[in-house]
Parts: sequence; structure tokens; C-alpha cells
Amino acid sequence: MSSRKAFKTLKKVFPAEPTFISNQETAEKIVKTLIKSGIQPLKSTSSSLLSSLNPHITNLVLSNPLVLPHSCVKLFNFLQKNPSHKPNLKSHVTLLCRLYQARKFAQMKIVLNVIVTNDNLRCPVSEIASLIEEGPNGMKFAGTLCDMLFRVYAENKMVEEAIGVFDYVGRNGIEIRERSCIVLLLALRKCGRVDSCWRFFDRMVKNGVRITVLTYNTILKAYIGRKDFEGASEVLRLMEKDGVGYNVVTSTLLIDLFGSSERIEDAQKVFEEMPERGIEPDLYVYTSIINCYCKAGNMERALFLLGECNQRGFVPNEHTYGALINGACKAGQMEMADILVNEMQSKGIDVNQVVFHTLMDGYCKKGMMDEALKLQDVMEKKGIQFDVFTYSTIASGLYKLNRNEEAKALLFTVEERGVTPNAVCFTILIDIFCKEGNLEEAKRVFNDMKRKGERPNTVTYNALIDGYSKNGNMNKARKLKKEMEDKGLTPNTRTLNTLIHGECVDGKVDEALKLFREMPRRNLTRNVVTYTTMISGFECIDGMVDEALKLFHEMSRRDITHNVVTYTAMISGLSKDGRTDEAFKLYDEMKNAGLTPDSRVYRSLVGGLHIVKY
DNA sequence: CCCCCTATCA
Repeated sequence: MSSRKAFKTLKKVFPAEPTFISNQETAEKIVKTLIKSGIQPLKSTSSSLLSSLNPHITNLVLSNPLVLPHSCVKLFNFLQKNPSHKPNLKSHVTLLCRLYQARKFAQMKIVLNVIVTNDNLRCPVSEIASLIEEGPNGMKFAGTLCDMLFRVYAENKMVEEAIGVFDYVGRNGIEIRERSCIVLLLALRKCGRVDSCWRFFDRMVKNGVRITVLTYNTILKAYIGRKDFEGASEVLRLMEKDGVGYNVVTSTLLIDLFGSSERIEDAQKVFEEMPERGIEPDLYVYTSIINCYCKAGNMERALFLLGECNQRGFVPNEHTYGALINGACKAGQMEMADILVNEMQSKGIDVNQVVFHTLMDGYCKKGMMDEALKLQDVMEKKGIQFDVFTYSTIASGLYKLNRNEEAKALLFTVEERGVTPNAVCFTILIDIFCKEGNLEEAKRVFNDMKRKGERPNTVTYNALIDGYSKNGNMNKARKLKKEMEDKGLTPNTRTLNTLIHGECVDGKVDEALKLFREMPRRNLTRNVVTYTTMISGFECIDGMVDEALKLFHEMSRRDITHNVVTYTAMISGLSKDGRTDEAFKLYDEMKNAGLTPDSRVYRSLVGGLHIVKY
């Protein structure tokens, strides 16, 4: 090829200098077209001009003040659909600047979302910042842009990237608002990364973010969810140290914490102390305290507080009524639940999906399956979607009525019904198979759930552990406990109760006692079931009655009320050992406590007399 | 920044 010819070819590929001038001209032509088109969408046919576009022209057009921001967006959207003219990062920043000048912050967020989720555009914040034009507003724009970018990263759970922005602004004297920082804290909290929350908290302090009660509340809630009193107290201590007072949300969170841990007096105390702290209660606070009393089974007090709430001019909403209806259902008072539903409707509040589930569960627990199924029909008529709660509630109701086959059939078809089964669905299935003694099938479901990416939780393991221990396979039960701990799941009181029972039945009372003793070390509360199981364990073994009695009295000291099963076990143990007087004394005590002895108690007492006779 | 529902154990 001659050099001349080569030059000609080159010229075709790279048109020479005049391009710069024609860039200007092309840009102006496009501007005119855009202005003329007004709010009409751009059509690919109407824009032959666009074929001559290049990134430089795009930028010229976008920065032209004659082109209004909405036209910029219009052009942008058009180019994005056009593979050969995808706007580059610089064009994005120019558009962001135009939107910023027009105070169109919502639009800015959309554009930033495009940048951070697009593999070709995503880049370090410094690169974006370097594209910002110097100018009187440059610094302010950069500040807003970084704040927004940080927030968009946080909302997309791109934690590392968000922190990258945060560090960058720290080095450059730009400020990230506390509100934006909270978005990241919320993302971290949602993934259960409380340690990361604190690490970021320290960064906030270092970068001079003024930390208010809002940040503390956000971190506090991380501990509320897991009922971590230790962690919650630590947050409160820090607030005190920093001189940050509670606000109404802090009080609400504390009421929730105590309420969910059956510490109703403490919840009440927080509620009562609000005026002293200068905090006005609001509807949230009333809903929370009402929920506490509902959960504690004190409907009388809950309804009284509803009256007080009304009197103070707070209008109860779906949450308030949801809590009350739940309380009534849990107390088995379906008539009261019905009245509350009517009251709610008369106030124009829609009965939502949650309330339907609550009512369905209430009827299920009463064994009124037909009523529960009727509610399902009502939901359908009202066009309320069925979800995973709907199915698990109905399935567990069927299971409680021993309608296992129907429960299984429902759970196995959840997916066909357009709902993704969650851990609860699998756990109910596993529990059914365990109770039926079909460990093979239980294991199959367990593997199936793991394969489908549903993570087994503590309850799932509890069901399996109970299944194996009741089927005489304590080795497997112990292994499962280890497996759950290896997976980062914490055995709870029920796990230990189940294992203690298993060891006792297996005749390994020493093993059971070992588990019993390690509970306080594990921060697990020993409840009436724990003690009763252990007492029954001792009862089966000759010469251990005194050990059992020791625990029986320890219960009283720890304010754990003996129930029918506890008395039955203790009376049976004493009778077997021939200590009939003591057995009868407990029998009287039991009746005085308002408990109704069942046939097993009588058999024990009679059996005990028998031993004495001979 | 905060509130309602579902599953497991003697």
C-alpha cells in the first residue's frame, strides 16, 4: 500500500482537525433539536444528528444551560438505550452537576445508582471527584455528590465501597451527614454485623461526624433484636458518657427489649419514667407497651392503655390493633379478637395480611381449623396475597390437630403455589417426620432445604436433635449440637432442655447434669422445663431423690413456678423412695397452688403407700 | 432512628 493510499484510509477512520469546530456545531444542532422537541420523547428516526455524536459532543450538550435538566435526562435515557453511544463517566458527572444545580436530588440518586451498579462505570470515588469541574459551586457539589454516593453504596449494601467514600471525604475535608452514616449502619445491622457497626461508629467519631441519639438508637436496635441486654446496656452507658439523652425512640426500643424478654415490670418502668426524662410518649410508645402487656397475657391492662392512648389523642393504627388482636388470640379469647377486629374496621383501618395470619393462628391453636380455613377464603376474596406465613400457619395448625398428611401435602406444594418455602416451612416438615419417627425422611428434607439455600436455624436443629434423641440416637443428637455451633448458631434453652431430656432417658444423668450446669455459663436461662426435666431424670434413679429435692427448692428460690409436671415428677420420686409423708405434703402444696393433680400423681401416691405397706 | 403475624423442647 502506498503511503498516500494509507493516509487516505486513515483520514476516513479519523476525520481530521475540523472535527473540533464541527463538534461545537453538531452540539448546537443537537441542542436546537432538543429544545424543539420539548417534552416529546426522542425518536431514533428524528435524530439523525445523534449518529455523529461522540463523548465530547455529548458533554457539550449536557453542559449547555439552554438545555433544561429534564432534556438532559431525556437525552441521557435515549443514549443509554443506544449501545454505540453509551454515556461515559464524565457525561454522568456532568448530568449530576446539572441536576444538582436544579436541586433535583432524587434524579441524582437514580443516576448514581446507575454508576455504582454498572460494571463499566463503577470506579473509585477519587476518579469521580476528579471529573468535577472547578467552579464556585464545585466544592459544595462535590460534598453533596460524595454524601449521596456514600448513601447509594450503603443502600446497595456495598459496604467496602461506602467506607471507601467515607475515608476519601475524611481526607478531603468534606462532610458526610449523620443521616447518611445511619443508612450504612442499617445495612450492617441487617446483615447482623454489629461489630462492623461499632468499627464504623469509631470512624464516624474520627471524621468528626456529630453523633446524636439517632445513631445510638440505630446501634441499640441491633441488640434489641437478639435480646442482648449486655450489649444494650453498653450502648446506654456510652450515651450517658457522651451526654446524649434518650428520645422517644430510645424509650420505645427499651420497652420492646423488656417486653420481648417477659420483663414487663422493667418495660413499665421505662414507660413511667418518660415524663421525668422530658419525653412525650407517642403512638409508637403506646403500641409497644400495649404489645408488652398483650404478650404477657394481661389484656385488661392492654385495653386500659388503649383507652389512655385514645384519650391522649393518639389514633391507634393497624399495628396497635395488630398487637391487641394478637394478645387476644394468644390468650385464646377469639371473641375478644373478633370485637377488636370489628372496632378496627369501624375506625376505617383495613384488616391486613398480618392480622389475618394472627387470627388464623388463634383459631388453629384452639383447634378450630374450619374457622382458620374460612379466614383464608376471606383473604382470597379481599385479594390479599397468600405468603409463606399463610401456609406455615395453616400447616402448623393441621399438624397440631394430627392432620399430618394434610400438613405435609400443603408444605410440599408451597412452591407450586408461587411461594418460596422458607426455613419455617422446612422446619415444620422436619419436625413432623421426626415425631413420626421417620428420621430418614427428616434428614432428606434437611438436606433438601440446605440444597435450596435455606439456612437451617436453631429451631430446625432443635427439632432434629429432639427427633434423634427420642429415637435413641444420642450420638447423632450430640453431633448435631456441635454442628449447629460450628455453623455459628447458638443453642438456646430449648436445645439444652431437649438434650438434657435425651441424656436422662438414655440413663446418662451425669451427662444431663453437665449440660444443666453449663447453662448459666452459656448465658441460658434455666426455666421450669429445664428443672422439671432434670428432676424427672433424678426421679428415675434410686437414691437421687435428694438431688431432685435440691433442684425443686432451688426453683422456689429463683422464682420459677412449679407446674403439674414438676409436682408429678417430685411426688413420684418421693413415693418410689418410700417417703410417703413428704409426697403427700407436696400433694397438698400442689392443690393449694391451684394445680389439678392428674392420674399419674394418684398412681404414684398409691404406689408409694404400697411400698410402705409391705 | 422505633411498633403487629408463623415454626421447635418436659
